[in-house]
Amino acid sequence: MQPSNSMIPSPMAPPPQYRPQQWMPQQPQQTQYQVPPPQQPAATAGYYYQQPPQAAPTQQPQPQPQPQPQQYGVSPAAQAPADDGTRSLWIGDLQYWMDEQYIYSCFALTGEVASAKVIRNKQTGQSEGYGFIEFVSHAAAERNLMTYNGTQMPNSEQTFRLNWASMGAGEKHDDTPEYTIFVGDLAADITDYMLQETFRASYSSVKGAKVVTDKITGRTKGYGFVRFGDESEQLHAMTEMNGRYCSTRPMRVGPAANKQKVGGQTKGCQETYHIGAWS
DNA sequence: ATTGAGCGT
Repeated sequence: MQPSNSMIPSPMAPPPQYRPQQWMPQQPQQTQYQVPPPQQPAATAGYYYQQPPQAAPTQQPQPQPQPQPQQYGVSPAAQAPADDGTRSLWIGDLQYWMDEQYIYSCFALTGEVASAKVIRNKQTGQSEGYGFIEFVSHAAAERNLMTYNGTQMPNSEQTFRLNWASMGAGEKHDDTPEYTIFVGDLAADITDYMLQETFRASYSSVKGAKVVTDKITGRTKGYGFVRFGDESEQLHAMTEMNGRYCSTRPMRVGPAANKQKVGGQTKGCQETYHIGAWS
């Protein structure tokens, strides 16, 4: 569903430097931007990959039969984000013009990115708004996560939203209940990670946090959610953290009008109003 | 200003 009959100018037009059609193949087969292997065998760790040519013409990267990197599923019990062996980061809040090469170029300066991939709709070929970045090592991935998360994306007004890739199976076991709180009055610079760490400093059962952003502009809406594994910590946080500062502003903390995951627990489901009317 | 919805071949 799209507001097709409106003549709104695109709020964030792709900058002229990045015109996806220039290098995007017509057929959405090749979805992964694979790094060409370095000329000389990597003698030591920390070698540099060559940055792809700036204005790659209509030439598309040729897939090379490379040995698949070994990645095994993480333990289901391990909910910790930094499980060793994981070299992939999840990246969200992508705009449609942000393709593999763009994402790759964002991290190429570190010389530690191995590949970048944007998830696309199989039929339409359009970006689903997220992707994956594989790095040369877990440490490299962690370094880039810490360095870039929340910072400005090149040629964009928005900031990087990065997280550990969950690697498909394993992490979707929902027999562990979650207790979520609402956090409002967030400053504009607060990322998921900052919000999470702000609460984790006092509550060890914090599972994660998410700052809600506008899908179109990528800008924060000034509120978010923090998930707890322990109900008493959730309750404590609601009173103790209310008014506490995160970054430059005091937070407003309250109960989340949540759609809880199916788990047999209390279903406090309320009517969900479609937020489509910003008048 | 204020109650989302993100994990692939």
